[in-house]
Amino acid sequence: MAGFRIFDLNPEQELAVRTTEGPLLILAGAGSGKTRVITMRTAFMLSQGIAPESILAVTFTNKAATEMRERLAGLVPEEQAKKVTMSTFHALCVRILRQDIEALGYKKNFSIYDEGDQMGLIKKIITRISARDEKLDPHVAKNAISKAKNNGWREPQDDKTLIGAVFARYNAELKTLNAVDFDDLLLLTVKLLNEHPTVQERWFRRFRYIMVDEFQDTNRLQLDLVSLLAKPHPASPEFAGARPNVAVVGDDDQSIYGWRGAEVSNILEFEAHFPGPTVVKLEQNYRSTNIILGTANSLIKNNPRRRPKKLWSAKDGGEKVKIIAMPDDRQEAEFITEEINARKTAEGLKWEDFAVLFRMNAQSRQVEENFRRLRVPYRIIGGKSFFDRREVKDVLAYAACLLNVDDDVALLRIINTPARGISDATVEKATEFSIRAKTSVFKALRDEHFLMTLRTATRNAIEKFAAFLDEFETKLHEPLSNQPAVLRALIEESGYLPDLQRTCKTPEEWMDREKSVRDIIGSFEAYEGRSDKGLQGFIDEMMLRQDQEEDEDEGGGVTLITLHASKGLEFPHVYLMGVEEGVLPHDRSKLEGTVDEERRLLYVGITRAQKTLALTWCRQRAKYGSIVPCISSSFLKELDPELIEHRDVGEILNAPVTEEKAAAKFGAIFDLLGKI
DNA sequence: GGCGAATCGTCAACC
DNA sequence: ACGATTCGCC
Repeated sequence: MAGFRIFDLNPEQELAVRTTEGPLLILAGAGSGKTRVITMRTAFMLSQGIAPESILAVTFTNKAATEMRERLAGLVPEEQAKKVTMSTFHALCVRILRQDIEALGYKKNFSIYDEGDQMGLIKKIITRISARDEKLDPHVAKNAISKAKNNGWREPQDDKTLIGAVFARYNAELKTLNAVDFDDLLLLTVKLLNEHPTVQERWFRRFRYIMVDEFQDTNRLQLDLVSLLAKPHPASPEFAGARPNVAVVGDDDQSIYGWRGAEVSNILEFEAHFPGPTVVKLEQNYRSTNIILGTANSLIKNNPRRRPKKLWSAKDGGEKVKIIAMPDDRQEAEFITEEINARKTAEGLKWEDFAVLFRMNAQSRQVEENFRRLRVPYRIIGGKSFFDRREVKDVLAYAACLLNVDDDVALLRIINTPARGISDATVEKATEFSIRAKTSVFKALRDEHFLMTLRTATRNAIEKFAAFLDEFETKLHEPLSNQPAVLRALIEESGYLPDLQRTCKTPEEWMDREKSVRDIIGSFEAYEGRSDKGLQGFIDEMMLRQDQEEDEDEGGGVTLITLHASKGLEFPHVYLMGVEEGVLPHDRSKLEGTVDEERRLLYVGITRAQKTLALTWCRQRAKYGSIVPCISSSFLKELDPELIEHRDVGEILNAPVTEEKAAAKFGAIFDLLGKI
């Protein structure tokens, strides 16, 4: 590795790369080459002889982690790149907990509950314990629980209130089920490292060099976790006085996760947590034209409480930013998709050069439909579409049952899917019994006392089902078992597929759903090829990957993405839709007093664009099925008018067809013909 | 105990 | 406008 050289870095970037020891704070403006600095720094550390196993890079999204891993693979031998740990906070926690959670009284095969599972459990608890006239919105309860956990509380403040009682009960039941929710992943890891010095010391020794990306988005627990991993245990003489090797990268202007508990103070007061850091400011933007950057700057300067910075770009010229008024959301989607289709040909671009950004996932639907109609390839990032599908959840629930029979949520999902003679009434009885006996539903199904209360037919059905699960559980855990084959056989023999087919209304729907069942087993096979963590590891990855799962066309296509998920990415040509009062800033942000964060969100969107940027808004929009009038976002008034060009599509549609437009249309047709 | 039809509530963002 | 839930009927 002696041959590694640092190339093409500006002096600030180089300082960041070369500072490997002690705390390091990198204030990286949008597009300032942050990912490049992180990967280069990692490569540099390796060239200095630092062991790859001792390097940990934490990001927020799987996407960012993957990109970083790929970029590093381009700089150093694959052997080394593979040994560096690059993961999201949550994935890191799963890894730590899978190894050491027994110290907290859980079993290692704990299940991870996503928001859907969480909601199901909360709803059940609310109906179970609330008095008949008391009403508690499960959403409210869920948010309160999440907030409490993120603040590091473990016990309810008082369980006299209904919400406190629900919280206490929820936590108790999760533990009985040997399950943890997303917030627990962080909370329990922090608890584990805090309360068990030997465990802490092992992980501290393991990761001697830590990097955290998007540090402005860390919450209190995440900061605690970083501190616990980076700082030696006070009772450890060996490392007494050692400075933590912690490098954090972030930009307060891109802090957009306040709603998730992110505390900008973590980055603004970094010095308080890690004294005496080297501070590096990256202010040269390599991504966008000065027009786009100027537009972004004119917006963000309206925010109070920022770290002063002066972002600049060497890229002059380029097109003005377009603000386009649309009659309604339907035509907005049509306009964007057709213009992308036309520009691809007219300007000789690739589909991957374009991205459509939006505030809410729901906005993507009409765009998708139009792209499908035009046969334009696209990929949706985020949006839980794949993972949210009934059949995917069902298959994963079957798998989860094999791994943890006490996982009630998974068990109840599939206990009578397909119908196998275990009715809702029976399930209800089993659940009641399990609560009284403080055990899981599966154990209740195996309990003699419980079975005696049932009719023979029901009892037989239960015994058959339990034996069925046992059989596959045994097969799964046999040494050298082919786990994907076991999963396939489980689904096959459960009779799930014919039942799924029966519930499909059209042959297309059946083909589609059957394909996603095949896809998920296929991804497990692929996973087995690259990992040795088996079904457990695969399920973990699926649970933590609400994002992506790209559709088969690996070529990519136009990117459809939420503003939140777009952070860290860049595209030559960006369309940002729905820039209306009520959408961006979102209505709720006004009630909550978080309009500044919405402004940062728009700032993030604008700074994704390299060459051209169009912002669209609609005069009316369909909401909940009915049409409501809209006005343009107040943020648009803050943008520097010198850099903006206004258009109104109402006028364009009525205007005669220009030669250029006709040419573009022809171009699109030729393009289509060329494909056939 | 299972199934289809009406009705209800939802659309803020992520791991 | 859509998907989940509930209700009523077989």
